[in-house]
Amino acid sequence: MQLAKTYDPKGLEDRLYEKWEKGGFFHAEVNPDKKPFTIVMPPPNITGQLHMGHALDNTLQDILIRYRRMQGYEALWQPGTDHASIATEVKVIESLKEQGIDKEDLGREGFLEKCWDWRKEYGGRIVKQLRKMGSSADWERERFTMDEGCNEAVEEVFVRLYEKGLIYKGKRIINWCPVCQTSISDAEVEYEDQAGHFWHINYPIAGEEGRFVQIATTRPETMLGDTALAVNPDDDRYKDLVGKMVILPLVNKEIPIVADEYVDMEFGTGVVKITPAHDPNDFEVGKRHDLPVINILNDDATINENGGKYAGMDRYEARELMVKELDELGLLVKIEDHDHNVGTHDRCHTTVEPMVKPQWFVAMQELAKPAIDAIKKGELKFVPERFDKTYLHWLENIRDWCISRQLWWGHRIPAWYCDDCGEITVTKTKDAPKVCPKCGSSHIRQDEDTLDTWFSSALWPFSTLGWPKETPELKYFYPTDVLVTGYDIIFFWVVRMVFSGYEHTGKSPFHTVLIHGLVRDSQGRKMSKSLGNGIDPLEVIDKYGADALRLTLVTGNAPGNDMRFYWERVEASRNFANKVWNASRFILMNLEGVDLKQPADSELTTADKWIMSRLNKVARDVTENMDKYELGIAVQKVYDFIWEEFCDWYIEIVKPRMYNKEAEPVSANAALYTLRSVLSQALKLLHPFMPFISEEIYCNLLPEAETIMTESWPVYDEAWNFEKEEEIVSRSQDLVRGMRALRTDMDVPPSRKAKLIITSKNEAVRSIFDDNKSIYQGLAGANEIEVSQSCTESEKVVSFVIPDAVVYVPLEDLVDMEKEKERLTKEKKRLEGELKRSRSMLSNEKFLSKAPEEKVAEEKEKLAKYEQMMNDVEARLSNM
RNA sequence: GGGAUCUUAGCUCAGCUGGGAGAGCAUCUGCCUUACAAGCAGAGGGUCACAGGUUCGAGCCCUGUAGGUCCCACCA
Repeated sequence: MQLAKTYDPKGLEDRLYEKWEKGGFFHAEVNPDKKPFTIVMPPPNITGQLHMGHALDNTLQDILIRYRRMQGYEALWQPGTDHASIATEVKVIESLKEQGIDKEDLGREGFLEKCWDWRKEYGGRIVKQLRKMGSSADWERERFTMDEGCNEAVEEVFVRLYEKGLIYKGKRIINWCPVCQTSISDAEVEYEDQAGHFWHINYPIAGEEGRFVQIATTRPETMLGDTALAVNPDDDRYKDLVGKMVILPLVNKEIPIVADEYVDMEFGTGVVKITPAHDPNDFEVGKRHDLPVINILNDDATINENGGKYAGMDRYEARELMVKELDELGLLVKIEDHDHNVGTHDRCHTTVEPMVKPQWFVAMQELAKPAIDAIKKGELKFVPERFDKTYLHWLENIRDWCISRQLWWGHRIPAWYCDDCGEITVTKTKDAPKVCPKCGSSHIRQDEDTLDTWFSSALWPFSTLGWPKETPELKYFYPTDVLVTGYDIIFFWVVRMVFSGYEHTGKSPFHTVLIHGLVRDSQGRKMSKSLGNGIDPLEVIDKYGADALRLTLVTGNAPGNDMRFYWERVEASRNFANKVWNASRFILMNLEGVDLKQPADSELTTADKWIMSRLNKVARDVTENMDKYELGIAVQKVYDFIWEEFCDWYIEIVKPRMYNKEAEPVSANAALYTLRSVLSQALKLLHPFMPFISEEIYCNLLPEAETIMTESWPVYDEAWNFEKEEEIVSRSQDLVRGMRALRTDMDVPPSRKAKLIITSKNEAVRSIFDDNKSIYQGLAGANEIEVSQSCTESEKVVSFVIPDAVVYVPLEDLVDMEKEKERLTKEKKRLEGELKRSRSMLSNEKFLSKAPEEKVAEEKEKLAKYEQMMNDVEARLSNM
């Protein structure tokens, strides 16, 4: 098998993905012999294109799923897409506009047909893109929030909640988007600080010529809907005004002055104009004082017929004109600059207008309770934990959820009205009434509105598994295990899934929510279309491969934290892929034509046992971190093991055995076997993170393997710990590093071999160096090694000190005693620092008495080691 | 107004339950050594924002200060 010199993911990734998908390796089935592990994929919008947020989110999920699958779980990653009512409707309207068609021209049925066409054409785009990431989702189970099953679940939930009185229709103040022309929920309102003005306006007091009350407002046009002024009941300035009437300027209508606690005496003038139809607070005040509610706005935020001569004008146009007229009337006192928080629609950033309209709501008070208890009882856990607070705070202050939308694309509200008697019938569409069940009239019509997109997403963890039917899948895979999402989605989705889960299934839909942050650009800015600073994951995949992208997204990333994306990091990931590739190429080349046999225990060398021992511990560490969702730490362990321990040390140590196959076949076989087995195990640890390259190499390495995907995850085994071998290699590494440093300091070229005189007073250490020359001889560039108790030579010799030993290197012409002295003095200084630290700790009575025993013992060992080294250095210096 | 979070090497960030400061990139030096120059070897670089406190011991825990970021909230 010939492998290219550099790793090229192109072609290979698509080929492997196809193999996996065709092989059914992503598919999960109800399997009583296995434990299930389930993740539901946050359904991407059918309007969506893969961005870095998706890339991160799906990489994390895929890592967890692949990990559990290898551990032997029946791992289901349940995918699907979201109909995204408002986003899709806007897109379709836009595309129709280009053809000169208006939504209304088509009518409801015609328009919905266009939406389905659109979904057919573009809905699969994002799903294809997710495949490019290597996502091992069970596409055979792909769902859509508006497929038959999800529709059924939505209607079931709606009817149930209605019958329990938890869904109701009410005329209340809601957030209205004048551009999208629909109501939106509180969660969809995004507050922005905007520079605005504070207009101070005099309202004349009725019947008291020349006497005014001054109010201050940020939205003067809403005057048209004023039905009162309000002051604080304790405000002495205005006590006598309460109960009097003022004349509403421009409208010339009398409205009362009321007293209400809501008014803050300190703020503005202490007098507030009350516009119940267009301000949530005013709405409440209005209710308390029984004030009329006058809506002055049309749905597109132009002034309606209640605005008299301003009718038909845009809200801002009207504002300008009214201010001008107030000024002319001498009623405009002053205009102040004033920054205030303006609610905007998160989708189009239009300023929302609070309006009073009949809408459908979910009563949240009761539903929120179990979702709150979930955290307190430990049935639901956020990773990292700090998001508990975010979640709880939202739930504890929750208000009723406005779920009706004045859109066509979505789940139509299953409510029917009788035009004759006004009866409302709420039932599933399949049971839609033909006549009014109350009066028998046939003049009935279905509610025109659809449901908030998040209403169906809230049911996603169980609707996708068949609910409300008691399917085997639902029984087996539900509740799911982990939900992976960004912190920006907690309110929209996580909260709603949890309370829906408890309400309809009696259980939390998952036990853990793994929260990740945002992927930002290299300057820390949010990636956005308008800034044009987004990096397309597909471009990254095209240039560097999906594995490199995945590795970049998971390294150095802690749960819940934002990360910056820049190309240098992808390059580093790509370099690692290349490293793995080349190490594997080396091993595969050496395996060529070799009949590999499992070596007997006695045939394994110290180095072989060392690397296996290390692998064993790394497997343990990686697993521990995976279980804690510390994926960034887990991958770092794999990375370090493969690059440093396996490539830089083990392969280098065994190279001579590779080059000497004929003369030492047994040793070569053991080395090759170890290389192949350690690499294949390491590839398993790597697989969740870098599925493609690990698969490609694994299958080349072990031709009988069908795929690495279903191979078993490495398990820590006490029997594979070789402490003695670890010590030997560790001492050898000290020696090699010391020698390398000496070569650099003394300008000894690698080509020049040297004699090493390793001296130690410690017999055990001497025998370690004596018995294991093959481990370090080549790497130290030694042609001769002598191990003894001491070295008498002090001229023409340089030396370095390692724990328990001094190594002398006779270098004749290259010896520069001044340089040598300098080196040793530097080493002495370093040791002095260590000794000082260690001695001060050990001379501290309190440390000795209060610190745990093993810490004290550890420190004593260190001290002994440093004292030994110090003695050696000093002896060497005084000998010179 | 409430809450969360951050401040660690030139840059971007790790550092999990307190026990000798790490990585990647960048920098400097030497190497095209038969897996890899997308590489190898070596090196430099940090009073862990600041001030207190708890502790035998603090980057980590507590309090305060300064600066940054984010979320929530009905100041018209």
